[in-house]
Order: sequence, then C-alpha cells, then structure tokens
Amino acid sequence: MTNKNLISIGGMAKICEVSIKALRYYESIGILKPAYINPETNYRYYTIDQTHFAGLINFCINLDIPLKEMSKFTDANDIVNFRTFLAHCEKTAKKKLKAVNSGLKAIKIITQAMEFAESHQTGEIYSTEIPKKIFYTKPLGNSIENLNILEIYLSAFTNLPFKENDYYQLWEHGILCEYSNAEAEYFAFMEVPKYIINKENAHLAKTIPAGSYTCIQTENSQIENAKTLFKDHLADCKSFLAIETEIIIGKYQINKPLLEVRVIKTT
Amino acid sequence: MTNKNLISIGGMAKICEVSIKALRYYESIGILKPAYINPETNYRYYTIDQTHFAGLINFCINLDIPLKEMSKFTDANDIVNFRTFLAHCEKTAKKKLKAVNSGLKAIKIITQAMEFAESHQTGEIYSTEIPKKIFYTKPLGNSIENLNILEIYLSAFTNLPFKENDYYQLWEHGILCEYSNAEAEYFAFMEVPKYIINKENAHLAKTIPAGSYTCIQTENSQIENAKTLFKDHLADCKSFLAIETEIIIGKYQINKPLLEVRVIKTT
DNA sequence: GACCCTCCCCTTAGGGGAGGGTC
DNA sequence: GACCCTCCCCTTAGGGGAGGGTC
Repeated sequence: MTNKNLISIGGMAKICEVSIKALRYYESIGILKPAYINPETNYRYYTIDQTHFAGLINFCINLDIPLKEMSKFTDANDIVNFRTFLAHCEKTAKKKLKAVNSGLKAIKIITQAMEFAESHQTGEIYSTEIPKKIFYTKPLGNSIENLNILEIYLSAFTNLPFKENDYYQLWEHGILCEYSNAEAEYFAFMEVPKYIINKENAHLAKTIPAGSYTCIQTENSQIENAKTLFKDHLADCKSFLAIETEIIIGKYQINKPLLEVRVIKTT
Repeated sequence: MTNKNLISIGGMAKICEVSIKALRYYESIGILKPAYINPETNYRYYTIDQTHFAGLINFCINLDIPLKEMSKFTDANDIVNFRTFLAHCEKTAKKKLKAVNSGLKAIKIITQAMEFAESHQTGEIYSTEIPKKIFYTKPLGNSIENLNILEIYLSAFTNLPFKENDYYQLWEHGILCEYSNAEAEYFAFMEVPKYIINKENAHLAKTIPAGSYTCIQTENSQIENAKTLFKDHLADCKSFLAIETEIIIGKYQINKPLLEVRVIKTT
C-alpha cells in the first residue's frame, strides 16, 4: 500500500485494538514513535505500516515479556533486529508453556485427591487401594515427640533436585512409621517422582508397596496410636507400615488441617 | 505431622522458596496470615501446614491470577473453598495456554516469511511457488490514487470474526490487482484463514491460485507499474494477477517498509 | 551477629479523570 | 461535537534500603 497516509491516534488505536493511552505510553518508552507529530498542536500521526508493531507489542504482553526489552532489539536508527527478537519471544513462550502445563497437572492431582478425601468422614474406618509410591525419607528414631519441623524440612527436603516448575509444597508429605515386633521407627517423608532419586540420595528413598490400605481421617496427629485405632484390623499383626499425611478437602480451613492415617500389613 | 511447631518468617521463606517481603505482603492483603504474632515484638510465626498455601500462591502467580482474587474464595473464618478456586485456576490456565500457543504459531510463520524474504535482494526478479490462499477483499475501483487507508481498514477488516488470539495485524495484507485486457481493477486485501469466511461475507472472499509467481522487492509502491516491471515475463499476456504486500526482514526499519510485488498469469 | 520489625520510595502497563485546546 | 493534548493520581507483587529493636 502507499504509505503517505497519516492516521490519527484514534484511528490507529481502532486498527490496532489498543487504547489511545497505550499508544501514548508506547511512545513514552520509545518502542513505537508516531511517524509524524505536528509541532504546533502536538497531535500524533501514524502510518499503516506501524500497525505491524502493535501486533508485536500484543505478543510481548501475552508472553509477559517486558516491553522495555523490545527496545534492546532496536538500534539508534529504529532498525529492529527481528531475528533475535523473535528467538527471544519463542524462548520465553516455551518457558511459559511449561509453567502453565505444570500448573494444570498439579490442579488435576489436587482435585482428584480432594474428591477422594470427601468421599469419607472423620472417624470412619475405610479401606482403599493405593498404588506403589516412592517416599524420600528422613529418619526420626523411635519417637516423634518434640520434632523440629523446620529443621527437618530444611535439612531433608529443600535441597532435592526439583525441576523448575515442581509445586513440591503440594506433594504428599508427613510421617511414616515402620512397626515390627512392638518396635516403631519413624521417618519424615515426602512422596517424590522417580527423577528425584539419584545415586547420592538413593539410600533415603523407600518404595511404599501398592495394596489395600486401611484408613481413618483425624484432626490431630494419631500415628502413634495406630495399633489402637485399627485394633480389629491389626489384631495379631506383628509388622505393619503406618502413614500420616495431610489431606485436602473442598472446604479447607488453613491452620486446622485434616490428617489421614493409613496402615498396611507387611508380614 | 504435629503442628505445634512455630516457624519464624525466615524459615518459612526458605521452605516456601519465597522472600520474607513476599510473606509480609501476603499478610498485608489477607491471603496468608501468620499462625501467631508475638504481640510484644510483632514477630511473625507460621506452622508447617501453611506451606501448602505458598504453593497455591505460586500457582496463581504463574497463571497471572491476581492474588486478591484468592480472597474471594476464602470466607470470614479462613475457610477456603478449594473446589471453586481450583476450577477458576484451571479455566485461567487453559486460556493462557491458548494465548501462548497462538503466539508461538505466529512466531513460526513470521520467521519463515522472514527467511524467505532474505534469500532475495531489492530489485532482483525471482520466481517462487506459492500455495493457494484466501484473500478477504475490499474493491477500490480502477485506480489507487488518494486512498484513505484508515477508512479502508476500519470499514473492511476490523469487524471480521477473528478468534480471540488472532494476531491479524501480522497477517499478509496489501493491494491486489486483477488485470485483464489492459484494464486494472484494484482491491485492498487481507489473507485470512477459512473460518473467517461465512455466508454474509463470502462474496468478498477471493481464492488466489497456487502456482509459480514472479516477484520483485521494492521500497515504494510499484503495483501500478507491474506490466513494465515484469515486461519480459508478461510480454504478450492479456490477463494476470498482481499482488503487493509488505514483507518482513531480519533487520526491519519501522516507517521504511519493504514491499514485494508478485504476478501470475491467469489466462 | 544474624534475624526481624516498620516506614518510605520505586517498578510495569497503562486507566481514569481534570482542564484546556483542535478538527 | 468529537478528538486530542498535558498533567496528576492510582493499581500489582513485591524489592531495596534506612533506622532501630530482638534471638
């Protein structure tokens, strides 16, 4: 098209589908200067070619690329280095994609867990099939009195080789108890994906068996009373695994968590 | 875990992988209040259960969900309605996903166009295979002098049924000329995807044939001189199609666009 | 000495005016 | 009358101090 035609700021705004305020802002930070400014009235005028640029700005906003970064790709003569700019956009977009996908995955997992938890009530004893899991553990000895949760967390779980978008604060974690011949051994645990386990930390990983677990929901820590809680089920059982973890329900009260204790025989 | 243990703000920050400033901010807007505040020193203390919440906040930030929206899902007793909150997050995430994917698609298209444009030089005559395209057009008559670009744009192209994430400012657009028996008919055009065409606007859509186009790159509008530009190629041709459109190159100067004129015989 | 507190000022991408010229 | 201009103040999710108590 011929590009002698000058377009007023309002027309430009309509074509580009941005606000007049936005166009004035783009000028102020130097990423889209009007083709002509009437020196007497200060009215701004644009050419049709400049609408391309508005598309690119939209791009950056959608990808959370700071607009001022655009000027990094423009030299003193208003020449845009498109190739490197687009490469930069692509890289940022792919990162964003990963983050959002990882968020969606986490939402799915929480939603499922929530729906399951809500199908039972506090105090009710029920059993459920649970698949094999990997627990990363920290030994706590034979008692869990006076635990320093902060110290356990920092020393055991925060230095694991998480991936960038892992919402590991939402992964199942709590207390594990290996009970055998009247002796209890406690561990702090966090359920982890396989890729967390490597040569150096493999000795702290435990494979928790798949199977039918007997469970109860409770408002306070009850793992030390597992034997009494499930006295019918564990009547003459010499060795079992007990797990206590926080569960999430639809109406969730911060500071008043709901716990689930579950056991499985291991003889 | 037992949740009697209080964690100082610094410890909480390390576990949650957020800054102390961030935690103080979350308190100030009411989305994550410390479990206990020492009234004498104003020191903040948290419980381990509250780390869940930090995961959720991270979520929102990654999905561009304003944090203050979180408080919409929390009632006066600090009970979070998790179900609706997660549903809201999921919806937002899927929208974001679409926007980013659409951005990536646009980047790919521009990059390809750019690489092609750079394989030729201004003034050089070359030929290239171009696939079938759909042009949405606006008739301009037999001359293109004194065009009002703004008026054409607004009346012809801005009300098309675009999808939400279409970067249509980046779609190919320009001037089309149908030349037959020494008579030229001009149209403003925009290349559109099929879904833009419906019953009401179908009469303005033109199918541009696939084939080998003869092209030249130029800095000023030359479509009116097509017959002379390609005099060898069009020597005794009675009817042809000429297209003039802006092309994008790696080092792009705003306000000094590069045009491509291309022709194909239609006899 | 490391940790925590409360101000106070600053950032991005503009929106919402007020008050006054311009097409 | 609709359009455009220049101030001026406001928003989100905190960061970077200063100046002063606390573990």
